[in-house]
Amino acid sequence: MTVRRQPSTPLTDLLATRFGRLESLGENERDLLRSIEGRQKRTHGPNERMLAEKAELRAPHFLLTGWACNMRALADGRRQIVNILLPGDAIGLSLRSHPASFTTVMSLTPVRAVEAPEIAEAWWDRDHMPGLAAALDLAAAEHDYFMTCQVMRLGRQTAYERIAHLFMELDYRLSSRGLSTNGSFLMPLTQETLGDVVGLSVVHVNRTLQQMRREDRIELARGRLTIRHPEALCAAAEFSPPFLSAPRPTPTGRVPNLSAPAPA
Amino acid sequence: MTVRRQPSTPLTDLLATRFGRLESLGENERDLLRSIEGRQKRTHGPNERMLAEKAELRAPHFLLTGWACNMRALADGRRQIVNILLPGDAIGLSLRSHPASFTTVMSLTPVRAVEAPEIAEAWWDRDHMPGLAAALDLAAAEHDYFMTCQVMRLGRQTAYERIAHLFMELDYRLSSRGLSTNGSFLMPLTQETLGDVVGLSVVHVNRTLQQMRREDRIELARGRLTIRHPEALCAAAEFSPPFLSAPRPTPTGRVPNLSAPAPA
DNA sequence: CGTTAGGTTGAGCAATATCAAATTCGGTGG
DNA sequence: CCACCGAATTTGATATTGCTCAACCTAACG
Repeated sequence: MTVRRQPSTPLTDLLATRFGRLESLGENERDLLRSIEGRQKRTHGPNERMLAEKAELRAPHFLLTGWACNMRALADGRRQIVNILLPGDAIGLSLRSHPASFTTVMSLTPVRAVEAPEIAEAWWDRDHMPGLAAALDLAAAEHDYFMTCQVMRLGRQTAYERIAHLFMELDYRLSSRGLSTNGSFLMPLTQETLGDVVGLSVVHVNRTLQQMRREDRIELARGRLTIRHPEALCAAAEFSPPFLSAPRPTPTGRVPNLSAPAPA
Repeated sequence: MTVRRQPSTPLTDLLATRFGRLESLGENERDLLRSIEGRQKRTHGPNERMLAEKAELRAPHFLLTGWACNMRALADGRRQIVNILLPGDAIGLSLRSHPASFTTVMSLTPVRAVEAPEIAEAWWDRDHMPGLAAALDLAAAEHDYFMTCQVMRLGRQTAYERIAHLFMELDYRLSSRGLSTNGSFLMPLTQETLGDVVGLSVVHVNRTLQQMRREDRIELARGRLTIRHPEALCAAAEFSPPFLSAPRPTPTGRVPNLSAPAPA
């Protein structure tokens, strides 16, 4: 067996790179993250149902490694992936006050996750956990933003634009977690799965990818995607990153600094 | 001029019918709603931009009468309506901690709205406003649910299914506000606008509507939609209402009762 | 009554789906 | 190292859905 390991980025690293320097976190917040991280992991094989639609989720989870998704199926087998879950994403966090999931959560690759009930608590208890709460706000805003992108893609964009836009989104999201460098990252989705994300048939996904390759926009092989010409793809898809501004002061007046990316 | 008035449902009525009996609201919460209601209204003509993309929204608003939408446009003029805002819906509430709007908010009919900064406050201050906070949770959950529906529609459903599903959604949402009775309600959207919601061309929307009329599934004329055969449309579109369960206890332990619809 | 926005119709076309059959690739066991 | 297997990708041919364009119609409204 080769030495290729899953980049086992620990939770704190993941969140740190994602939300900027975590220096602004209080000692109690760091402790909380460390204790979550030390916890028993939950593992799943690929294409395994992690949570059924309408099922209750006891507590939110964090995805540590692997990709998963929220999806929904129609009776005749058509499926739509609503959004993709990447390492560092929370599962079922939006269900703040609403325990039943609106979608099926499904792993797309082997997956490791941890249960983190305290995270939901922290979101409520802004006063005790201002840094974490702000980070969660930011994550929720980003999620919102990409949901509207998903709607735009599916409703009004062509096959080429949809895929280009999705690739830019993935690059953006993975970059902020240290999982993409120079527009190159591990992209474990099959073309079939890709089709279920962007609402296209496998065959058409395949042909569109080939066009992108012919035009030298991307390189995609062996589960690795390299974006050769991000400007072109951005322009074609009219992609722009979410303009996430600094978090507002919390009611307590504290303004945690989480939005700036860590200086290199 | 005929006597047909806009049903000028006051805010409290609207929220009451929407979230169930508001009896469980505290006196301070009712006072708050009343004071919001007494406030200066903001009016817009149809097809007016109420809030630009990336613009900052000072405070959330409530839509009192008329329809509006969140939308996004591409450079070449294609537009996608992300979701429809109905009377009783909040505008920019999801921007809890994030002031910049991800979409353009646009009126679709003449519109009346009120600014309600205290609503955002109430959502933070769960302890002082448990009933309102729970209602907002519920509204947010419903919004999430219908966003996933929108993605499903656009990604994997046929024209007929998309429109059927949308009509059932509208009926559901309007019913809970007392604005639809027996599957009949004022539906002020033009076919063009409808197309921008479900990602279809005007022409195709037109033909699909005609098919629905031929099959006697709907009646649609003069801005009024009547669903003649809800079971058929539900089945065709695989529509099901959001399974909104009772709100979880807040951290304070109080469990406001807002989820049950008011007994008739 | 004229104007205009919205709705309707027909004809042709483009994008994407479907079906069916290769072909390649990453393992895996011999 | 080789042969083989199943999953994923690729290809070609054809079908379908929904789009575009252009004209025409209708109703509401001043």
